[in-house]
Amino acid sequence: MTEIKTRDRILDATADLLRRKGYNGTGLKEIVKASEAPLGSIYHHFPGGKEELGAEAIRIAGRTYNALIQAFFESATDPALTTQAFFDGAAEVLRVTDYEDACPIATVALEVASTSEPMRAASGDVFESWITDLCADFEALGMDPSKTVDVAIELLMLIEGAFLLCRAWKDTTPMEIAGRAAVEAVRAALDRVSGCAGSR
Amino acid sequence: MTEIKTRDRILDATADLLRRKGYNGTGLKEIVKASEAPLGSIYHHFPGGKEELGAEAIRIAGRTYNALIQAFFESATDPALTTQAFFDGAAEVLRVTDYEDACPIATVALEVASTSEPMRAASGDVFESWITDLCADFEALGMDPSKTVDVAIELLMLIEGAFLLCRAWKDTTPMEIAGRAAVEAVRAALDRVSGCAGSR
DNA sequence: GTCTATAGAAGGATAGAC
DNA sequence: GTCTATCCTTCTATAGAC
Repeated sequence: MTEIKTRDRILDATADLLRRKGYNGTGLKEIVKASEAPLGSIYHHFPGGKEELGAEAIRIAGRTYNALIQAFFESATDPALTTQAFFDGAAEVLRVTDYEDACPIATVALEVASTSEPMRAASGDVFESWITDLCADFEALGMDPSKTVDVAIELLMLIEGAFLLCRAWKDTTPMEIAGRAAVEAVRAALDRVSGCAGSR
Repeated sequence: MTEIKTRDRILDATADLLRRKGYNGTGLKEIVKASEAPLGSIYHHFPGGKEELGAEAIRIAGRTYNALIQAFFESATDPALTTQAFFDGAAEVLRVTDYEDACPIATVALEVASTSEPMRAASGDVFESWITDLCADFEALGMDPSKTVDVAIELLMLIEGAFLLCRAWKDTTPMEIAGRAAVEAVRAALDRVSGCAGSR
């Protein structure tokens, strides 16, 4: 009973710290302090140590952010307008949080890509789950199923690249450029008639 | 005389380690070992310690990668073809290096964005220098000067987002999608007549 | 299952001989 | 300017009391 709560507190605190300080920048002591749990509990609930805890925290963070994405796209009516709103929202969050609150797993994903196979796999799974759900949304909105994957991936690459540049520059201009490009990509994929809107 | 060589060895080793293991994942002891320099020399040449060394190493790595970008675009004739070749090259390097060799500063940039102002500034300067030089190339290739910045930034966001997904998935599909999108963006900006190639 | 104490290694940084 | 020895902190991980 209390077990589940302690475990969840540890996971939540870890997910939050990983987003803000990355994997190598987050110590177990810090996690222990933030979650108000004893150090021993971490190794009780996550026998694999920091790596196992980190991998699971990434998946938690991934589900949380997926819920945000779905809040925009799941019940959307106008895909282009929704895409614009999503990128506008991301820019607003960056400004409000002084460019701290961006993608919850991007920093960690890059850190562990070549150093921890379980964590790389976890980050890969999270990105894949975002794409899968986005594809379902796009298809429900009338997009040709053969085009959804490419559009969803392009959208994700644009926002991740924008997060990186916006944070490095402390400026949301890249997010605005990314938003316009994403809207164009969504519009182009929705046009039933290829005609002159195509790729020339 | 020997001073310059030691300093450069330290910087080169640091740039290499930062690219592969990130900022928090790279220790000074490791840098000392890789550069075959005594620990004291680091603090002699970089009184600001790890932060000052890291900032300077980022700028070095940025110049090196800029040279690679310019090798493609500086003397290009067909911008779209060159863009395609650049993204194809990035994909090839990822495959050959088992997805280890991507952007030399992206991991560090995300790690330090909210934790070290000097290093954030260094990463921002590097990205800016890439954009500036790319804009000059695009303009020389006949692109409308009012469009170069947006296209260059979109191109950079696409490749950075692609690096992230490719590494997390160990798959170059995202880079191929990014390449197609980048080529489209370059082509669209080069079309003198707006006509039907425009934004619908 | 909770929690404390501590081991053992690695982290950044400094002092001072040469 | 080069290099070594060392300090203090923080890291992950483990042992074992409760």
